[in-house]
Amino acid sequence: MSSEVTLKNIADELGVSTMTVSRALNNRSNVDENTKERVLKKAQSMGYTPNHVAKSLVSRKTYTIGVVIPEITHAFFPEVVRGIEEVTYKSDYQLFLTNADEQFEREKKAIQTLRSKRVDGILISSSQTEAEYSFYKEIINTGTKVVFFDRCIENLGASCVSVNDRSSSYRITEHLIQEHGYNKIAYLSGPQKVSIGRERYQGYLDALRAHDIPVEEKWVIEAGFQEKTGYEAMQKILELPIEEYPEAVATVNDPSAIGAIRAIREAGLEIPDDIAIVGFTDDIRAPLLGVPLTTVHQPAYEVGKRAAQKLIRSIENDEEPNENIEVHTTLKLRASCGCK
Amino acid sequence: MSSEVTLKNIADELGVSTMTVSRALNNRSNVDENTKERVLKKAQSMGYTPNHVAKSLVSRKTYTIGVVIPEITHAFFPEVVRGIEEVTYKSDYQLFLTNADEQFEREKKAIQTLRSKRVDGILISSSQTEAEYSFYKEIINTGTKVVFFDRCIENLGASCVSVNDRSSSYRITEHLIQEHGYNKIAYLSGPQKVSIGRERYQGYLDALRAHDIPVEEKWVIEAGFQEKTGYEAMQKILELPIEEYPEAVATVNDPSAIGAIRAIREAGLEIPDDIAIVGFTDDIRAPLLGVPLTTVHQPAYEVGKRAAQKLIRSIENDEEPNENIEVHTTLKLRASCGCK
DNA sequence: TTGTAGGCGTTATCAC
DNA sequence: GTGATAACGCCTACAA
Repeated sequence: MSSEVTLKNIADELGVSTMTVSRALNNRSNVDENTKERVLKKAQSMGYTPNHVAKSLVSRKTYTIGVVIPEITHAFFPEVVRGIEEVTYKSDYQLFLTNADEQFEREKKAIQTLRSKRVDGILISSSQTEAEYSFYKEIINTGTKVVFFDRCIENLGASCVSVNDRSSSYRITEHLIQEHGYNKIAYLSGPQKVSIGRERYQGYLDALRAHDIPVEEKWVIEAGFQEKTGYEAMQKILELPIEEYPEAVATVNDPSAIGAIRAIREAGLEIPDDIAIVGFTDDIRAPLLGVPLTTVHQPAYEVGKRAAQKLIRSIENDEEPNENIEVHTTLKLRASCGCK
Repeated sequence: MSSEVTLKNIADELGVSTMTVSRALNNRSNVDENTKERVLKKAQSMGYTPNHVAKSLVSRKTYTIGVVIPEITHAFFPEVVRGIEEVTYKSDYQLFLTNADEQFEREKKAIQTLRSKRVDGILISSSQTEAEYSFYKEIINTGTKVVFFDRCIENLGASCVSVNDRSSSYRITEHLIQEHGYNKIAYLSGPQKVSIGRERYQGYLDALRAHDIPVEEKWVIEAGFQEKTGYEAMQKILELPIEEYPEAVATVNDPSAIGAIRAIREAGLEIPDDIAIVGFTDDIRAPLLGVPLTTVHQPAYEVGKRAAQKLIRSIENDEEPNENIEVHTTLKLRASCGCK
């Protein structure tokens, strides 16, 4: 480690006090132009780098934000991070990125560490699968600024930025019913303990109900958010007798749909002729698939941006009210549902 | 902000000294079992969260690593970050993620901030486009631990983890020559000021030279790393008279190839029959394209992992020598080159 | 305009 | 086993 240059070192070299150096370096008004210049020059030549650790200890502010994400390789999240980054960059906040790997225990640990590091606020997309709100409740009550995004937990005294999951899921399901006349529609759901898992599943149910289609238990499989889990869930459906196959499948997200597509293909079936399928996300891969995937486009960048903006506002103004911000999706009609 | 609970608060409540509380909480040996228990209990009930900022000021260690990336949405990098994360998670380091957006000035600013925040080390994939080594040289000489990855800058006293860019580029170009008999091969290069830009271009040249194929200036276009720049570069080639079209195109990376493919399609040409094309990266989209892309698979996760391991070793042991670590690629033969 | 004193929350060190 | 003291690098508040 380099013998660190401190304000005191500079002060000693110049025969002035630490405070004078501090003031000069922070561009305060009450410093002689001449001394200021001498200080700046000396600081430069000595290779001074301010110590934010010490500064933070005094100011009780770190200009640091924690981001907790369930899975960095899911294409949605890098895009969100980019949105967050764009905002924090302009406001001079740094980002602690933590990947919870879909494990709530890991997420909890990460959040504790972030608090120990005294981040000014935390953006969370929850990996929570057990209903355990007390943890969040406690950290929020303790005064930690939190904004949830994508996977929200509401009524906890924190803001939340999400897409209109339920109505989007409703719309894409209804598209299958109205435009294509399907009424045998399966659903590969996400975990019901996660908000988007619940909301999207409800949207599916809403659509069936609105069109008087009964829900068939055998066609609803609770799986995860990943390609692998989608693949496995679809396999289960394909174990049914052929005459009980659904005409179409709606899924909780694109990775899951992509896994399901693989299972359908491996069973020797054609999309959309034998089984149609739709996703949710608009993953970067969706338009490029052999049969391009009909899906719900989530404006990931926008979600990240709005969440970061809200958090910074909450940090910088204690009066900032909590909000549930909804960012709107659009339907991307492509070939996998039978369109085109 | 919550009125923060400190060691002193706990000490006062218990009528002991701050040091006793500190020792108990840090599980030191020389504390009475009984008092230790009382302390732990009290700390728990008061909702104590250790202050790493203060701790870091004393210990001169932050357990924090900075990661500087040129473009988070390029699919290669999230995968690298995941590899880094896997290592740092186990060693209890936190990650500062900064996106330089391919701008060297932004990268410089980010690195300065990271130094001010007293990170223990920095992982850098450089956005540098001007030859300006002095900046890196200075921070390394100052004692900041640095490991470069993917886009390396060598001989600066820092370690480096990269793939065998030059020989990989050689191999994929040679594949076009030997297996498909092409000898009119264009190249969409990256910026020559970036290591991977240079290395991969050299690999292309090596292959032509090895097979006595002259280099045609009109077929070598210096572009960027993005889809957009690949698209534009390809358009330039397609402005040539038809009889001067190349038979195949090699590109600096997959996004660039994907852009080029769009340009080729828009010109009404078929891949690989009219023009064959190969990439470099093995982007998540590569196998899914209408005509799956032949490319070089980069083990991104592995790169991240190795870089993080090397950095942590350098941090924890001053004697750790510098190394240039090469991670090996594999050729992914798909349809875009004419295979299959 | 400049300097001094004290403290931010923690730990190392030395004394009891 | 426990406590007092000083220090980490910086800043606020007040004094000169």
